[in-house]
Amino acid sequence: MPKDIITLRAKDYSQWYLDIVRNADLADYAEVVRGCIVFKPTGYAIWEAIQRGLDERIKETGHENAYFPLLIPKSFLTKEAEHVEGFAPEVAEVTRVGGVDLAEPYVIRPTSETIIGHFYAQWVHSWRDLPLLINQWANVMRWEMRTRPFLRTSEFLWQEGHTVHATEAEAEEETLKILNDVYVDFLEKEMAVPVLRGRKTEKEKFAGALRTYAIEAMMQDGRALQAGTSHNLGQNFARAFDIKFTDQNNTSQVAWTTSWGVSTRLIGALIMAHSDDEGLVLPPRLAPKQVVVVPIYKTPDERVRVLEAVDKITADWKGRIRFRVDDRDNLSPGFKYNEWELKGIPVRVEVGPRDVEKGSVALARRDVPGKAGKEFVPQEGLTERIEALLADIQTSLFTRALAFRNDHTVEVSSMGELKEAVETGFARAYWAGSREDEQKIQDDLKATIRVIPFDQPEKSGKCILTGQETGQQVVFARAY
RNA sequence: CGGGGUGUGGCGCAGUUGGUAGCGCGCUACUUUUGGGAAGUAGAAGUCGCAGGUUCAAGUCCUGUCACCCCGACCA
Repeated sequence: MPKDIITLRAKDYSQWYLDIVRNADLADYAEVVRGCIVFKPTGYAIWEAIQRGLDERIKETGHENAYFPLLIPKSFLTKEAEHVEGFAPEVAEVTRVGGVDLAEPYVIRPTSETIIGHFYAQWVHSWRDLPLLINQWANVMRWEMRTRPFLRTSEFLWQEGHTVHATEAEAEEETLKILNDVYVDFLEKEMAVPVLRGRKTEKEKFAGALRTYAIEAMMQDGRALQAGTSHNLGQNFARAFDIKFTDQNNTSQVAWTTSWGVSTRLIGALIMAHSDDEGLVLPPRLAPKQVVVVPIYKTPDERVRVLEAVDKITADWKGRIRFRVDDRDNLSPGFKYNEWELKGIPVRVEVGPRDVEKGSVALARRDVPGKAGKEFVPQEGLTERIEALLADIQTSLFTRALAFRNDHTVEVSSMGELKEAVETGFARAYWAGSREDEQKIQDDLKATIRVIPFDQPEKSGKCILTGQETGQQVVFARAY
């Protein structure tokens, strides 16, 4: 009989999310530090898997990793007007050291455009120095008013790319390449999370950017989660920090910069996209452990025979399948089944005395919870069968998430329809409104324009608010 | 920043008109168990968030304070 330790999604989605985080042993509240969490080993292992997948792609697209200081002179932040306005409310400052006031306070980085800009100005002199393509893995701090584990914490971990280019076109190409070849590719292939890609409106763009592109994922409550952003900063930061270079004609030019990032929020996306009322569901490609083997025995003699069989079964898994044998003696098999379901291990293999006798195992897939996802299969060919099953789970998680998004996305042509649609999901609408109009809709419906999608309709239509004919569609949703 | 809530063994909670702290889970040992969250027996574990105050006596009443959590507006 299952203990009801996880609140049902349908009952209270937010509480369900918190229950998953806690019960899957991903994180603890830091408690003594407001809005911060402790990444427990299980949660951190997921972050490491995310880092691996992203780092690989970041390097494949020509970038190198570097590291800049955590503290930034406060004056740096004020050099770009929009930027300081955007971040000022949430930056923490270091004003004293050893009981003595500092001449100039430092801020704890909320993002690193400014301090990196400072150094880039020193590094970039010639067109031959460009493009400069650097990524940083770091922690940042934003003192947000409202926090939630992984989705929004005072301190979070992320990668932030910062690049410098000779032309606007190159900067734009970089911005889009990161969005498509790094972020979309990673989320859809590794995390099995389908995303919408597009441009942010003026209201929603990054403080100080020329243009912001973003990917948006749909969570199981129909709300949007901004999963990654890529900014074309134009020449705003280059001007503020004096990043200039001499071109082929010996003329001084202001450079073009970009920045882009994804954070530990992706762990939240992962949880909310796939998990169910039984617990966490991890996509096999990202799961720190893909298979758990549960040996079952009563007598010492059975124990020996079963563990021998387990050794034989898993002999050729090394290097092919990430697995763990759960041979803890003090827990019953039933307890282990539930615990591993809670923790989201994609596949479970059970080996008992009957299996040793019959040359079989029980094979259970996490994406079909409970006994429904379990079948008895021969030990022969098991490795290949599991590999195929892992691939199948990966695909079906993506397909399921995509189908969910499609089912919860509607094209709307009136404000009434929009209001209804954002209750349960995404709404596509023609839009020619102003920034103020957008704010008004946010005030009324709690929904924002998540993205102006890249894929736009052939025909034009009437703006949902103003009635004006426009070729532009946008996607509205409530967001995390 | 607005609204609400909570601080009591590791976790979740109870604690009546004030009388010196209890329950469930977990933990430790042993025994019997183990194919969908096992049971018995015996143990260990709490300056009741903090600081004042009232009182013979405070987890309980009063004042102050701190912290955290949840909901909302703002943000990766």
